[in-house]
Amino acid sequence: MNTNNSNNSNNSKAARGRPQTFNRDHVLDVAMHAYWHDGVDNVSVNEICKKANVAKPGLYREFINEDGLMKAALHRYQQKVLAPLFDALKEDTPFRETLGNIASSITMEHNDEQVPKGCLLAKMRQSRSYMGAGTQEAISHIHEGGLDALYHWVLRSKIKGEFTADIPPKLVATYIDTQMHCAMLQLAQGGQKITVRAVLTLSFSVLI
Amino acid sequence: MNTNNSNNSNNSKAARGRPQTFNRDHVLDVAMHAYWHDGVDNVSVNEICKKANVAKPGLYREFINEDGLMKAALHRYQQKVLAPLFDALKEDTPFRETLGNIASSITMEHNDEQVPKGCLLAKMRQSRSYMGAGTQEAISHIHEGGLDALYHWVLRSKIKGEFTADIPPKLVATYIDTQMHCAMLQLAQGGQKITVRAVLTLSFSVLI
DNA sequence: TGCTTAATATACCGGCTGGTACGTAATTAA
DNA sequence: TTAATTACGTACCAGCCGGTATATTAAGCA
Repeated sequence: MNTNNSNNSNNSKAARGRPQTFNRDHVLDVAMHAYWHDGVDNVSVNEICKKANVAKPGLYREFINEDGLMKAALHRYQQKVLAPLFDALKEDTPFRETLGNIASSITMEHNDEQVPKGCLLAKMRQSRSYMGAGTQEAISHIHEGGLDALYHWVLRSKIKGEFTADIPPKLVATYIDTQMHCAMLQLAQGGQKITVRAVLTLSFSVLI
Repeated sequence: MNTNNSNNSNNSKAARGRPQTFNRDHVLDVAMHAYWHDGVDNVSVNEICKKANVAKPGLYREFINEDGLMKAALHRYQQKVLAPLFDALKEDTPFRETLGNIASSITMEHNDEQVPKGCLLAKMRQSRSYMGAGTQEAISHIHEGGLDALYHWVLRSKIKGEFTADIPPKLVATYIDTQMHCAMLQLAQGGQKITVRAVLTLSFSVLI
C-alpha cells in the first residue's frame, strides 16, 4: 500500500540532488476535489496542473500518466471520505438507526460549498468503462470493499436479531449499495435533497 | 432514387438546385445508436459523420451544431423507444401486473446486440449539466413527460382501488422513476440482469 | 447553350488533449 | 571549485475536437 513516499521528512539525510518542491498530497487534494466537483470526464490533466500550480512533467513523474493520477485521487477519496463513513457500520448501533443514519448522512445539509455534491466513487462507477486500467481496478476494489462491509453488517444485525426480514443478506447488501449509489447520483445531478431523502427512506422501508 | 425526398416529403414542385442526398433520418438513427451505445460524452461529431457516411458541413447544415444534433437524436429516441414503452401505462392492466411488466421490460433478455444496454435518456440525465442548452431542455421536457405519465397512472390505479398503499402519488411516481432510472444505469454499466431485476423487484415490493 | 440555384466534399481553422525533449537550477560529494 | 545528481519548467509534439470557407457539382430554367 503505497508508493514510495516522495518528498518527505523521516527520510534519512542524503538527498543528493535538487530538493523536491512537488507536493504529492496537495496535488492529490486538488485532483480529488476537481474530479469530485466537475466529474472525471470534464477535468483534464492540464486543468489540474493549473489549479495545483505545478508543471506537467512533475505530475507525470509522480503519477506516470492520467490513469495513475485518477487511481491515486480515488484512493485518497476512499481514505479521506469513504472510510470514515463506513466506520459507522462497525459500531453497535441498532440496524434501524444505522439505516437512518446512512440516509441522513447522504442527504445531509452541509451548505458548505467546499464539499462537492454526490460521491466521487459513484460518479466514477458510471463511466468506468472509459477509464484507464488502474482506475477501473481501483473502482472495482473499493466498491467491493463497501459491499463487503455492508454484507457483514447485515449478517451481524441478523445474528443480533435486529434484522428480521426474509431477504438474502447478499441481496440486502446489494440493495442498500444500489440505493445509496442512486441517491448520490441524484444529488450530484442537482436533485432536491428532500426528494432524494424521501425516495431513499421509502426504499429502505422495505427492510424494516 | 429520384423519388428523392427523405426530408421534405410532400414537396410538390420543382426542386431547383442539386438534389439532396443527405438523409436526415439515417443520420439520426446512427447518432441515436452511437450516443446510446457509447455514451454521449464518448461520441464526437466526426465519428457520427464517419459512421453515417456523410460530410460534416451537410450535418451542420441540417442540425446547426452539436447541440442540435443531440437534441434531435434524443427526440428520436423518445419517439422510437420511450413512447411505445410508456404506452403500457395507458392500458387497463392491473397496477401490480403493470409494475411487474415494467421490471420485466427493463431487464428483458434481448441478446440482440443491436440494442444497446441501458437507456439513452438515463445516460443523458446524468451528464446533463455539461450539454448544450437545447439538449438540456429536451432532457428535462422528456423526463417530466415520463414523470407525468407515471403520476396519472398511479392516480388512476388509486381510483380503481388497485393501489392502496398510503404514499403520496407524486412520491410514488418519483420513486418508480428513480428506481427505473437506477436500474437502467446499472445495466448500462454492465450489471448482471438477474441482480438488477432482484433489486428492482425488491424496491417495487414496498408499493404492493 | 449559358445562368441561377442549391447541395456537395475537401481542406482548413484555432484550441485543447495527453504526453515529452531538453536546457536549467539547486543541491551534495570530491 | 568542479563534477555528479536530481528536480524543475518552458516549449513543444501529434492527434482530435467543434466548426467553417470555398470551390465544385448537379439539377431546372431560359
